[in-house]
Amino acid sequence: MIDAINRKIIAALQQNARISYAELGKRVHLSAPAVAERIRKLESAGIITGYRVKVDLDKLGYPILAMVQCKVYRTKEREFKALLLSYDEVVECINVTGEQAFLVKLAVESLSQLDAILEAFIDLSDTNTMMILSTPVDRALPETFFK
Amino acid sequence: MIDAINRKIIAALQQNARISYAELGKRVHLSAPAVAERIRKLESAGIITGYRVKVDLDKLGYPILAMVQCKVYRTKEREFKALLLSYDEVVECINVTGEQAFLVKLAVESLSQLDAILEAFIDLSDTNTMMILSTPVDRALPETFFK
DNA sequence: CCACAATGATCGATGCTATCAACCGCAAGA
DNA sequence: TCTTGCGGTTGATAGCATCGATCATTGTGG
Repeated sequence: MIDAINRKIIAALQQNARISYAELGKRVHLSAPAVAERIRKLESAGIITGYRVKVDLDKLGYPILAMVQCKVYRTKEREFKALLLSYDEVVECINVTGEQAFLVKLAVESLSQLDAILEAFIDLSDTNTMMILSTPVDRALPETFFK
Repeated sequence: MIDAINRKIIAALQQNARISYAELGKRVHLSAPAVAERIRKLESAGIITGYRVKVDLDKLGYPILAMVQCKVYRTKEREFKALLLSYDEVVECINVTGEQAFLVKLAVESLSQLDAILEAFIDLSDTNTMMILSTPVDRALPETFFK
């Protein structure tokens, strides 16, 4: 299923997910229907899970990105998860090993907005806030996949 | 530029970036060329920065995701950045405030592969490795943007 | 060894889609 | 008021997606 051609297809879609099947076909030396069928199978196998637009958060009015490490108090875990979901500014949240820890990425308009959110978190967890300065690498897949 | 219609367009592209202009037009009550023109402008303004396919890393042979917090030794910063870029398994890297710190997300095939990478990092930084158990939230944009 | 699915490709027809040009209406400014 | 520019519509056209028919290849059972 994951042969060299599908790797190339995924690589091309990684670079531009709105590319046409015809164009993809040219790149992998296959007809458009053949590519469409391969992609349909990748989707229904759950390998391709969607297509997303990438946007500039800064230009959309969210100049501040923060990563908050939350060590949730043992008894407050359920409550914490509910709180997380209630905040629209939570852009990403990953659950990691070690002391009920979550890494929460927040996109906010201002530091005061960040502060307000952290206030709410601090009742349920020990927080450690890091401001995100830059994102030197942002891939969806390891490069080895394409080799 | 960022009016209610463009918010809807971005929201729709967020859900499925391969949707047609005609379909987008139906949703925002505009003709296909009008939508195409709006998107063209969003792209050239750098607000829309691309379209990406989303994939299941597990199904592609990378069952292990780790987040490594690296406190880079003051004199080794340049060297560390070079090392990062040399590793294909680095899927994301964010530079955060506090003691030359980086958060590095790694996608690997096995724990031994992870170990090998950490070996290399440890010469240049204090590392704190967290295994990623789940990703309860993974949005590209705060929900407030759509309200 | 030969039939015979099953798979995965191509090709051709058809309806949709993107794209371009021409045109229109409205709002801001001279 | 005139005019200029912006953002929209419409219609034509070329290209694309999609479907069915067909064909080659491969692996399997008689």
